[in-house]
Amino acid sequence: MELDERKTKILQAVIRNYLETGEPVGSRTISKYTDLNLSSATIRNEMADLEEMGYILQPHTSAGRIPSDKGYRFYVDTMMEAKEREVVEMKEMLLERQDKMEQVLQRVAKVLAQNTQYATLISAPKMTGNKVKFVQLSRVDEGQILAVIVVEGNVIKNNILNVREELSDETLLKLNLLLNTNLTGLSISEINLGMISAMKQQAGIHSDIVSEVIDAVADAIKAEEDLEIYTSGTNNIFRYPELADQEKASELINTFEEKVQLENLLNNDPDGENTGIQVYIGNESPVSSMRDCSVVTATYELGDGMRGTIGIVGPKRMDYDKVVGTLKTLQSKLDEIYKDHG
Amino acid sequence: MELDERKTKILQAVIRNYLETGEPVGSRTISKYTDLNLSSATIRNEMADLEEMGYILQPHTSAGRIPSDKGYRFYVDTMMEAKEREVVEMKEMLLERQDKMEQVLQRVAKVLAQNTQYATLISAPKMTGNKVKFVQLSRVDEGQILAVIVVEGNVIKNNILNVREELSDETLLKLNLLLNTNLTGLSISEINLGMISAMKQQAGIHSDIVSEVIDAVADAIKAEEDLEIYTSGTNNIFRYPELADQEKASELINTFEEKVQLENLLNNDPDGENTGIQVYIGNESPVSSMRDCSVVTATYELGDGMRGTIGIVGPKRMDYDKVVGTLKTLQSKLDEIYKDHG
DNA sequence: GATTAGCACTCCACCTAAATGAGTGCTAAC
DNA sequence: GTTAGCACTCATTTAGGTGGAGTGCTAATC
Repeated sequence: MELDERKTKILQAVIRNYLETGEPVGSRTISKYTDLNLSSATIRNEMADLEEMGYILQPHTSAGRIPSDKGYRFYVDTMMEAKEREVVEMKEMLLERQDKMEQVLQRVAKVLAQNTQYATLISAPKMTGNKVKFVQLSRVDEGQILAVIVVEGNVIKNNILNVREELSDETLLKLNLLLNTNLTGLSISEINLGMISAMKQQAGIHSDIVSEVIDAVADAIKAEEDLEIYTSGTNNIFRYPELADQEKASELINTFEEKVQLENLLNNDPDGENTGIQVYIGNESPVSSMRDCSVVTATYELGDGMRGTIGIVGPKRMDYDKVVGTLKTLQSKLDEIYKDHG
Repeated sequence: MELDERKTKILQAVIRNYLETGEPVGSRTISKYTDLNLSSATIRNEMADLEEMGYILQPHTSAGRIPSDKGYRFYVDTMMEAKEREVVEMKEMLLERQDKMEQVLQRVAKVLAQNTQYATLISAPKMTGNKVKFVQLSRVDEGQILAVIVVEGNVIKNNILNVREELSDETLLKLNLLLNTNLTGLSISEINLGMISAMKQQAGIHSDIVSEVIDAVADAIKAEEDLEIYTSGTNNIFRYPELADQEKASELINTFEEKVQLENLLNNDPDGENTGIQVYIGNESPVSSMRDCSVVTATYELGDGMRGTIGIVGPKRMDYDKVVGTLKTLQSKLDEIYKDHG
């Protein structure tokens, strides 16, 4: 069967209406509220076809139709194209300059949640590709060395190292030199075991303590930025009856709290394609607790290599247009902000 | 009317039973499951008295009784005294050494939530009373200075300062000396405007840039550690039907996510008294969304002056004994851990 | 006087039946 | 191809009915 123009229009009307009301939509409604000038009976015939083709379905006999995942997918893929949306006024909030990445991200998540009325999540940009800019060891106390590592993009890592033996000022100076010469300019992924053992060898004489320190520094650099995902607006799920029942809500909220599963969502981008915006409908999402949700994710980029992902989780009948629009705006805003004071 | 021993026993029985079942408890149940050997009729009379006195109440005529807030309060105050509880096995998890405060706290919250099946929150220890141990400025890039401040307890703060003019190595060295001499050993609260202007005066010649840097460092030190509250197990509220209905759940989850209100809970301790453990029943809590909950908080201390608060939020019929016991254990564990490698 | 058995009463929780109504599929007419 | 009409379906709502848990009161008993 062919999905002709009239069918398309009817499908569109069904989905639009369902997005608004969340209720199954019947033939009469469509007949009245479209400019097709068709009777409900005709619509019924068409709807029967659409159902057969898998775009819509009936929750039960004698109920109206609701879009199937396939229907949503069609809607998202074709009907939503290239509609540039109004620029959302989140600039001021974001532009209040904040130095800590963590706070910026948390705020973005929050603003986004308030703006869209959906649950949001955002992952901190991965710095794997980024280069070490500066390394420094300082003695802060007896037996305690502070290691500070600054990476491009001004991401700072610290670590307090406990050393058994005391290090002389001289040794410390040498170590600093050694670390900087060897590490500066390298991307974190380039710092591997071979490098480290080479450095240990160079350190030579001071062997023990030094290698201990180097190990610790290497650890600090490599230490996985454990699941830096920020979420907000989780309680928005209660706005949508289809997600708000106890079991689903509990599961979802747990997912958002645990964050582990969210990683799959955010690191799933087949990079670049489609301006980095992805839509997962229902079971398309890799997270099982979101089987009744839709998820829209967008990749953002700060300078080179620093990329993270923003996600919006809502009911399947989410306002795809608005969400995609908002995410696009946000992408460019983030870009601007970090270009201004990277 | 007097709250004699028999009434006390009956009240206790009513509360115990209700804690277990969550259902109103009737006279017959009490008559059967206590060693009082009284008929249900007698119990009924006593219960009528207890109701008149305000310790219990009926959800509706011809339902059993449930404890009132006053009843819970009585229970918590008197019946729960000095019961030392089994030591909970969270040691191993906690003892997996983690350097970042943030991670330790998040993990404590999580373990606690899993252990108790309630929602938990924990505030990072305030370091206001703590002394500056080490300050260092380093140049990481042109026009960018990294300021690292280490405070007692090895809490580290960094800040990247953007300076307009270039600082010479020499100036930087001098500044470091100046900052360290002036700031080391001072508690953060002692660093005030007067101090800062005095330092600026000392810096003298380099005036402009230097004072800019000093201001930034002062800012970094003072910068409020915005609401460092970690939460876990919020979805546990779905375990308790009396909290799980949509409106309440949504409100609660929002409170946990927003965190602002939680501060009132955690900073409410009339210090020291009662080993730092506080119980808020229903409306006793300063957070309105918790009117149907009970909250137990415990203050913990790491070394001197560093104190934070742990809280557990559950239904009014929470297992007060267990919660208080667990919190006590945790208090001492945290103490141990930070004594070992503070 | 305290305790208890008994009984009438209350009211929630649960069930069932009927009414409602939105929506469908089919058929016959246009 | 389109439409009006009608019988049919089925979730939802409403109303009535029943059972049971629990109470309060009273009168009998210890």
